[in-house]
Amino acid sequence: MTRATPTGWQAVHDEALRRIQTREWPPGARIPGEEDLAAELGCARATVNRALRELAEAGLLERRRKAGTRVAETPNRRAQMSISRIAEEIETRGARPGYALIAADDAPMPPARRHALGLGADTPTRHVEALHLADGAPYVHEDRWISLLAMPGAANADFTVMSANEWLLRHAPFSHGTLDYSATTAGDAAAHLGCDTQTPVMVLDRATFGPDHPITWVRLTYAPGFHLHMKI
Amino acid sequence: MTRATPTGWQAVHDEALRRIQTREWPPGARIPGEEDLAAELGCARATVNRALRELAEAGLLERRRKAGTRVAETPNRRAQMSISRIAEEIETRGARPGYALIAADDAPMPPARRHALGLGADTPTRHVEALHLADGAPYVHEDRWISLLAMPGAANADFTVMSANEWLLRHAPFSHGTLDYSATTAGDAAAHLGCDTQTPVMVLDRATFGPDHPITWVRLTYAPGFHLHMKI
DNA sequence: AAGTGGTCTAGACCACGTC
DNA sequence: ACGTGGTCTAGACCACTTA
Repeated sequence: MTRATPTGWQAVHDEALRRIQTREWPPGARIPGEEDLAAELGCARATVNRALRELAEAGLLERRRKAGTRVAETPNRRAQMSISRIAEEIETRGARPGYALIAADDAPMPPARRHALGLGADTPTRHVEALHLADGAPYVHEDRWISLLAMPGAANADFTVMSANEWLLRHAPFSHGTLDYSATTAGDAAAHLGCDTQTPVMVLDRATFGPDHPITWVRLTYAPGFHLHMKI
Repeated sequence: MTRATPTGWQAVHDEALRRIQTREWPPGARIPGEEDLAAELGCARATVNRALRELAEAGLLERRRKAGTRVAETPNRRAQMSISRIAEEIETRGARPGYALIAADDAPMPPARRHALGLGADTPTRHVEALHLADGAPYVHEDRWISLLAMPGAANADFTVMSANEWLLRHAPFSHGTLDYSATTAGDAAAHLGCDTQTPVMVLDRATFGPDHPITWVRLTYAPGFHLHMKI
C-alpha cells in the first residue's frame, strides 16, 4: 500500500517516530523489515535504512542482523552539548567575552594530573593560568598544563591576547578527550572568581589527546551560578 | 589515481580525518569535491558523502552547497553522554543498585517549576520523592512531579518497587527534554544523602516533554563525590 | 547561471547472528 | 542455512548558494 506524501528519509523517520510514540509499535515489539517498510511507504530500501539508522543512533530502536529491528524498552537516549571556544560559549549566553592571563610559567604538573593525561614524568610541560570574563565579571578560571612534546610551539606562544583554550583549538591536532564535571568548594580559585572559598562551584576537568600524544589537561572552575545546559 | 585498500565509508572517513589531523588539509582550507574524492579513492560519490557527512556532524568539517567543504577553523565538537535508567547508571559504575521510596503524595508543585515545565496552574500532578543507592550507600536523591494530564496512569502507579524514573521510561511517550546541571549545597537533601547541609553537591534539573504535553520535572541531587563523565 | 552538496533509486553483494 | 540489516554502486534529479 503506497502513501500520499511520505517521500524523503525524514518523512520516513517522522512516520516511524510517530508509530513508536503512539505505541502502534509498542516497546519491545519487532517492527517490519526494511524491505516491507519500503514497499509500504513507497520508497527505496536505502531511504528506510537511513531513517531507521538515525532512530537507532538516537537510542529509540535496536537493530540486529537477522534478529530484525525492535523498539527499545528503556531507551538510552544521548544528551549532547557543544564544546567550543570559551569566548564563544560566553557569547552564546548573550554576554561580552573578556580574558585576562594570570600566569604563564613552568610550574610543575601535579603527578595525579600527569597520570590522568598519561604523560611520562620527564615530558616537559607549560603551565597557563587565566580568567575568562562575561560582561566584565568572572566567568571561569582556567588552570592548564600543555605537553611540549605534542605542542612544542606552546613554549613560545603568547597567551596574553589569545587564550590557551583558543590557541589549542586552532593549532592542536585534536582527536579525542574526556570531560569530568563535579561540584566542589571554590578553594584557591575563589580569589579570582570573587567569592568565598566555601562557595559551591562547578569544576570541569578535561584531558585532551591527539592522534599520537596527550596534548593538554585543564581544570575549569566556573563562577557561582553557572549552569550546564543540555538538550535531549 | 586509485588507491590500494580504501574501500568502505569508514576507510574514507579515516583517510579524511588523517588529512585533517596531519594538516594536509589545513584549517579553513577547501577540500576536493565529492566527485573528485570519489575518483581519487576509487569509490562511489555516495560513499564519500557518507564519510564527509559524519565528519561534518562531528564538527570537523563545514559543508555548504556550491561553496564546497572546508575544514573547521575552531571545531565545535559535541560531547555526548548516555541518559539511562538510574539503576543502569549505577550498574555501569560497577555498583549494586538499590532503591527506596520516601514519599508518593500530592504535594503541590512549586510555581517556578510548573513554569519551567510549561504546566498550567490547574493541571493535576503527583509528587514522588525517593533515594537511589549504590552498594547500599546513598547515590542520588530524586524529587519529582509528574503531570497527570500526560500520564494519568501515574496516579495509581506503585512506586515502592519500581522507581518513577524507570516507570516513566517504560510508559511515557518521551520526545524531548532539557537537562540543567549546577553546583549547590546539599540543603534539604543532606539528611537523605548522609552529609552536611553545607556540602557541595551536583544537582540535575530535568524537564521532559512528550509529543503533545509536558510529562515530568525532576530534581536529582547527587551524593558528594559524584562525577559527571563524558567523552568527545 | 552554474557548481556543489543532498538525496533518491534499483539492484547487488556481503556480514552477521540467529535458527 | 538463511534472513536481516549494512553497505556499495552508478546514475539521476534537486536545492541551495554563491559567483
